[in-house]
Amino acid sequence: MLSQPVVYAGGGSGTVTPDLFTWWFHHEFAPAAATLHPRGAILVIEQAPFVPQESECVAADGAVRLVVYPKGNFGDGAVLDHGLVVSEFRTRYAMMLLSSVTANSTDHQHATLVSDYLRNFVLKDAFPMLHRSWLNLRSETFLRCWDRVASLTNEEPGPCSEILPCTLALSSSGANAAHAQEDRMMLLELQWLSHDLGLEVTDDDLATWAQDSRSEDVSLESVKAEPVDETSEDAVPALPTPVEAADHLARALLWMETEPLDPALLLVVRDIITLAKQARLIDLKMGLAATHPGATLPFFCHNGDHLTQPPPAHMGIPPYQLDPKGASAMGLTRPPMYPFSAGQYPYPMLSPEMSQVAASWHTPSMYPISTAGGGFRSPYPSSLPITSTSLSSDFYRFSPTGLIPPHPGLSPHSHPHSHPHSLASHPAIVTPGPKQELSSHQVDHNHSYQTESDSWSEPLNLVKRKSKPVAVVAPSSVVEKGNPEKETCKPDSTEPVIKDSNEICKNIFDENFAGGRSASTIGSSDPLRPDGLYSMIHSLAACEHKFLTALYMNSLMTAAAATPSAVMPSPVLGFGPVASSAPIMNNLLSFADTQHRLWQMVNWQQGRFGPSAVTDSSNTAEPERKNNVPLERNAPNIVIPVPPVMSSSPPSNGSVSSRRSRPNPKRSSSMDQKNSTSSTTEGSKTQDSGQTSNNQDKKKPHIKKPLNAFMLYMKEMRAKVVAECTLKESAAINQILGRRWHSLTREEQAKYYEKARQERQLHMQLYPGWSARDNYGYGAKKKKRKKERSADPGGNSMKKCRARYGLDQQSQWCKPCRRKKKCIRYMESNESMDGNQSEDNLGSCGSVGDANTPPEDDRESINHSLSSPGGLSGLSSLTSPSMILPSPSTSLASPSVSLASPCMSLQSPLTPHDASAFECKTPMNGLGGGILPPHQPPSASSNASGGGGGLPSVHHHHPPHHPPPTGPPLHRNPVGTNPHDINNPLSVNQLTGQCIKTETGGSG
DNA sequence: CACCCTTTGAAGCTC
DNA sequence: GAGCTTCAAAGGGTG
Repeated sequence: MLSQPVVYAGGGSGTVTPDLFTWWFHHEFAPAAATLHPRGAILVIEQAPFVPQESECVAADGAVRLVVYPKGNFGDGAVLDHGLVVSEFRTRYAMMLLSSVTANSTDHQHATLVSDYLRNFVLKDAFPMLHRSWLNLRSETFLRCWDRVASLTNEEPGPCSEILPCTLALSSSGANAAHAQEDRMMLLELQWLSHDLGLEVTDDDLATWAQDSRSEDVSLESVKAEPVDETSEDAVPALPTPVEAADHLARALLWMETEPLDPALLLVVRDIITLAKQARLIDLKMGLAATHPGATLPFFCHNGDHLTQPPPAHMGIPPYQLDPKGASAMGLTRPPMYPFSAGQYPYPMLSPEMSQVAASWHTPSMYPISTAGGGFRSPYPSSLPITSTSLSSDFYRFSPTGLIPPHPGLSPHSHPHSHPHSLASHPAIVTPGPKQELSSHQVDHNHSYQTESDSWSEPLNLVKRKSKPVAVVAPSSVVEKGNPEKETCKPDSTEPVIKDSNEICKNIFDENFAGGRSASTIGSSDPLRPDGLYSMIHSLAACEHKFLTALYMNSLMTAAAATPSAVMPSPVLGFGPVASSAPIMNNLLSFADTQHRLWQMVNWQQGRFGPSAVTDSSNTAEPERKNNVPLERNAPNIVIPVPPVMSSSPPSNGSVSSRRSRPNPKRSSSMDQKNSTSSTTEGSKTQDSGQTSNNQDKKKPHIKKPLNAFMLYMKEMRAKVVAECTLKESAAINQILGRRWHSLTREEQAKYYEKARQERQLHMQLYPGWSARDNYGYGAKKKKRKKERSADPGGNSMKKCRARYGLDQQSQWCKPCRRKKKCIRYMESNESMDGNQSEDNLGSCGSVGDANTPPEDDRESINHSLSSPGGLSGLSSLTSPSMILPSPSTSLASPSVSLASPCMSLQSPLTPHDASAFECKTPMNGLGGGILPPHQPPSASSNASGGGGGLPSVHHHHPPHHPPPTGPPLHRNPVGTNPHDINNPLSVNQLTGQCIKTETGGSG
């Protein structure tokens, strides 16, 4: 034994030291030897540097001791040749190795299996195999070594190194018959194992395998280091630095842009490039080692989740958990909207660049924060969040910020002639980049209806008025105001060139605010067109973020300089504590004022020329508009010191209707006014039929909310689902999309959350004074909702899921509670209380059915809740005797029981017990096989409430399990769930079921 | 022809 | 701060 080399995982090598050997002898070997051999044991070892003196290794009162013999010589020139042991050890090891190959392979016919196996065979795999091989050595083999030494010493002195291995392998005559037979059988076994693996092993091969290679020949250098485990971190190939990554991706992007690839891919690459650049900034700013993998992470995630995408708003975890109270104590109190400027992001460890990014991700507000947030209630900051750092990417050649949502362009409904590179564009973010100049044509690409001669140039979020002709107004038309001929812009012929944003701004404000030329000559190809100036504004906004920034910055300065006295903050306006910051507030107010006037300018234009300026005379908000419009009309350079947001904080007076009846001046003076003056003539859902003022109010074109992540996802995927499922009913499509949405990975969803964030940001930039509240009342759901709420008295004392299970057991919550919506159990319990139900039934399926009055919104939620733990608990309650054998009092609820029971046996198709059910919605049969209770008409709840908490009478007359095939006459069933459709192969459920089948089959 | 349905998310409002 | 409501898209269905 020469040495005992040790290969350390971390590299390097070592040998046993005498101290270590001594320790091993006394603590490991001697106790074991004394136990196995009470009479005594001797460890014979060849002289080696690590072997201590024999006297140091004596244990058990001398019963166990060490015997060291000189290297290469034992006694009278004889050698304790352990060749037999080594040969058997090698043989057994080979057998074990081949057996392992056999066990790990399914095909024994190819010899390549062995090489393949050994290719991945590492030392750590060998250790247990070696250990077992050693344990399998026969005791006789050791004795035979001694015997052989004796025979060599007494009979055949001389080198035996060539004989002993062959003795084992070839059953030499030196061994007795029994030993020879055992040796031969062992070798045959090895031979057969080899044969099974396709290896034909001859006796010579066996001899080679078993031959002791003599440990003397094994040098320390020959010890092969353990192959690097590819799965270990040390084996990670050198990661590119952020700079390298950005460069490589930029090159890849160049190629991608020349290929007809999915624009979404371009967006992805751009995002990655941005991340790489941000990571580089972090490296530079924070001094992180760029070579470290973690250094490439652009974001700090305390939970170690290396996000490559901004986390969704509801899934994201702030970089640092800020206790609101603690933050408040630190001076980080944040008003609801925009308490921090970009530089005040309360995560000081982030660089300014990343602060902006992180702020945009993690702040509760939907839009980047600004210093103006202190007293502003507008959802939009009065300062643009765009900075050179946030938008400096050179890779946003086709769109600003690379944050282009893929909607109209990405949509399959986009214009067929759309350039693929302009697909992923918001209509307002067409950007002339170094490689592409902005043209109206491109604008059209991104605004599909602009390509049509019968549509207006409008922001996306304005209701389309398809009947109107295009009025594409290029910025150049503004610049070239002096040329009347050029002011007439022709779509597709205008080649807008943004010469100088300041010039444009100057023109705008000089001529519209400073008493210059009439606004009708500004920016409108047709000054008489009501949409002219608005189109100009839109076109301006659509040009580029930087341009927009310049526009506003210029307006800010212009307004501040022109109207110093008018922008002084007024305590009355709610700027009390902030008003002391005179310079800042001056800028803010002047900026807000400028924005306000900008919109007023638009409104005035439209109010002046728009036909709806007359038609809107009946509008309830008209008096205020009348007060505003003439004011501006008569005083074009009037300065309105009230920022749009100032009027947006009226004292709360309760109902929505009251809010709407008292529209805030901002709204009336801005988009509402514009909207109200926009003519709507025909062919649109939003067409104003001129029936009532309320209808007019609802149907007015208005700035719509930016799409959230799910909406963007739906918009992108709807066509695909429609194509796959041959479905057109949006309700069913949305169900599918909703399930698909949940099946998306976090990364996939994060993509849409990021798009939504960008959408909101863009929306904010386009409509600085807009508030989601402005649209309250445009829809018609409010009445119904309020009605439902009124039917659901709030005196319910039962605990909701949150209170019942707590935050740490949200899995027990019903789905509505998880979605922060109405707790169905709470509602059920309320109903149950009315019906003397026990609390045991709360949340049960039966109670769901018993209540029979879940809001329509929660019907599906009820189904989902059944699949949740809480729902399961509810299901378990179905087995309660009270449910199986309903009491007379509960007999009224028997329909629900009968409805719920089948779901126990048939398993609700909507209950995602399996993957297919996740999307598959099998049709409900006429026996109530679905767990859904009969769909309640909108008036169901009211009926119930009208009956003093009783159940809808319609259910009282239907025996369990046998609902009338035609369904309750009072029911107005949701699309696709109408019992009338049960036997209809084209019903929604049938189709969705088929769809899912196809889908599943396709994916599987 | 207005509204419903259906989904999730964001924002605003109410209490 | 919790809970609720509204709205955003979509297009067929419903009364």
